[in-house]
Amino acid sequence: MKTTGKIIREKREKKGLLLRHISAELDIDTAILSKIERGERKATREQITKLADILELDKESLLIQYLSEKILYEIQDEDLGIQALKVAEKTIKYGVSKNK
Amino acid sequence: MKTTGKIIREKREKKGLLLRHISAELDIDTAILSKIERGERKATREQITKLADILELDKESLLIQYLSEKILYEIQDEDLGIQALKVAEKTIKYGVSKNK
DNA sequence: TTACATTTGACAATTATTGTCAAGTTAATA
DNA sequence: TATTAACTTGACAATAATTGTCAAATGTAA
Repeated sequence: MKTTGKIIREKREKKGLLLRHISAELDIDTAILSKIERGERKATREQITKLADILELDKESLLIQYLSEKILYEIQDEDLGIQALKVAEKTIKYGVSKNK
Repeated sequence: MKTTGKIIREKREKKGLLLRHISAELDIDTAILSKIERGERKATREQITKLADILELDKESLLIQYLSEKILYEIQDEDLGIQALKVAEKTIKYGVSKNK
C-alpha cells in the first residue's frame, strides 16, 4: 500500500536526508516525523505542503493522498463507510449549496 | 438539500415534539439540539443513533447521511476534495490492508 | 565501545469539539 | 399590548482529541 508516510520516507531516503534535517525545517521533533513516516501519527496539512516543497514531491498528489487518508480515518470501522463516501461524492458533484 | 439536521427537525415537528423533549432524552441543552437541527453544530455519532431511535428514523440512512457530512466537512474548501474522495473509495474497495 | 539515527512511550501543550447558561427573538393568544 | 412558551444566539466553560516535547531505549555501522 502506498501511504503518505511511505511516500515521504522513500523520498527522504532517496535524497539522503536525515529525520533531523527535515524535522528542523518543519520545526518539530524528529520523533513526530518518524511517527508520521511510519503512519503512527497524522501530519498537519501545513506539514504536508512543506514536505512537498522540501522533498520536491508533487504537491497535488501528496495532498490528495493525505486527504484521502483523513477521509478514511473518519469512516474507519464504520460499516456504512462506503455508502457514506458515495453520498458525499454525489453531494459534492451535484452542487454544494446547502440552502433551502 | 437534505441534511441530517433537516431530517431530524422535520420528523420531530411531524411528531409534534419539542426541542426540550428530545434534548432531555439526549441529555443536552435545547440550545445544542437547535443548533444541530439548523446545521450550526455537528451531532455526535451517539446522538445520531439515539435520535434515530427516539424519532423512529431509519438508523442506517441517518448514519449514512451523517457520515457523509463528516466527510464533506473534512474536505470543505479543498480544491482536491473530489479527487481525494475517489482515491479513498478506491482504497476502501481495493482492500484496506495497509501492510507492506 | 562509541557514535549517530531512529523509535518508543509517558506526558505536556495546544486546539477543536461539545456543552451550559442567560439573554434575546419570534409567534400565538389572552 | 402583555404574557407566555418555543426557539435562537453568543459568550464562555468543560471535555476530548490532536500535536508536541523529552528522555530513554533500540538498532547499526565503524
